[in-house]
Amino acid sequence: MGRRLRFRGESRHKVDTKGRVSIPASFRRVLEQGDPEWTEGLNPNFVIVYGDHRRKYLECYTIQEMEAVEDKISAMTRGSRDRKLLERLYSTQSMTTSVDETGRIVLPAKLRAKIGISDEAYFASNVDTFQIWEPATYEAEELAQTENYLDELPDDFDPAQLLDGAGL
Amino acid sequence: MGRRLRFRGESRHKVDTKGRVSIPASFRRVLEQGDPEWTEGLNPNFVIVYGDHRRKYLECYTIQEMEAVEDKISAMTRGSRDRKLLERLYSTQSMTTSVDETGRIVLPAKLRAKIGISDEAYFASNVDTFQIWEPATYEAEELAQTENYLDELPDDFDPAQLLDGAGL
DNA sequence: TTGCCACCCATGAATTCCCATGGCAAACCT
DNA sequence: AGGTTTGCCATGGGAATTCATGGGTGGCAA
Repeated sequence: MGRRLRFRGESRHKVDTKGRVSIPASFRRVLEQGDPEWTEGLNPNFVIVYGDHRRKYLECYTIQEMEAVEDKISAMTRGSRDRKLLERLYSTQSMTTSVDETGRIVLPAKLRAKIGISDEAYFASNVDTFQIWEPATYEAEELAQTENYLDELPDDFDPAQLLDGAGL
Repeated sequence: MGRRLRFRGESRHKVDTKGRVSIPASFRRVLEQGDPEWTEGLNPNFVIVYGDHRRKYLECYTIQEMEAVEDKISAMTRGSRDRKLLERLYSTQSMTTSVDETGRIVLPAKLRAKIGISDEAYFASNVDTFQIWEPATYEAEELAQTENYLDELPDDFDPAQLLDGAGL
């Protein structure tokens, strides 16, 4: 199998009155590659995992990536507590959608309400998935998290060290 | 697999009104070798990691090098603190770009503003990545840093010793 | 019967592509 | 050695394409 394309970057897009948002063009390329059904000229499908009520963002998986997750769940003992939890989070509380001709998707009113999006959506890549946030929530939540964490680390600590397992 | 090319050297280049800058020709050769998609006649792609607000320069990775980083992140536990931090720093706060026919890239206005570049960019090799700085910032920041560390070391200390693990 | 959603058409702005020029340096000739 | 040719390199400007976004219409389902 070939190399896997990865999501990279961040950007903000307008959400119109009908709930439509443009998917960043570079993300579309990854969604295309990650959809086994996709061929030149078609519009890619992908999966939005919205999860339980406490999750404040939408996590988006390529078909391929989602199937990998599903395979893991499939391999777990049917009926186990853990499996049930994951089934709900990743299967029940998710939906398949497809990018339209002009590169947009429709965020159903329900999802918009859930993550509190009004007129703009913030897209953040996460290596093999990407997330959709209400911009203000992202700033508050995610940035603060990072700041706190970085503040705990020594001044001269370069996060690159984490890549090679240099924990605290 | 063959030897891996390395970035070497430094140089300054004009940034034009559209934000275009020439990549030093010798760096291009390395970017080409580091892009699995590249073949003679094509233009290489690469990744710019700009990181959080406190980072004053852009760090540029070959595709190969970047994928190695992403593989490491991908292998970490999804949702862990360390992983989230790295995802933000390396994935969210990064972008893929490609060298054009004439050896240039476009630095988006946002990135130029971030590192305070106006009409010239300073390129500094870093073995397997290279950095882009506003020249003045580089002088001030980076030089001072190195000086400080060197000053801490004994007068007769030759940094070459560090190569063989002679830490402090 | 009122939203909600799938499809169609439209457009300004941003980005990429294409063509053009001056400089510098190594190779070449005489 | 001196001048000349040749080729890559850095830089500029405008055209062409893609991208993000807006609006209308009709079906459909609660």
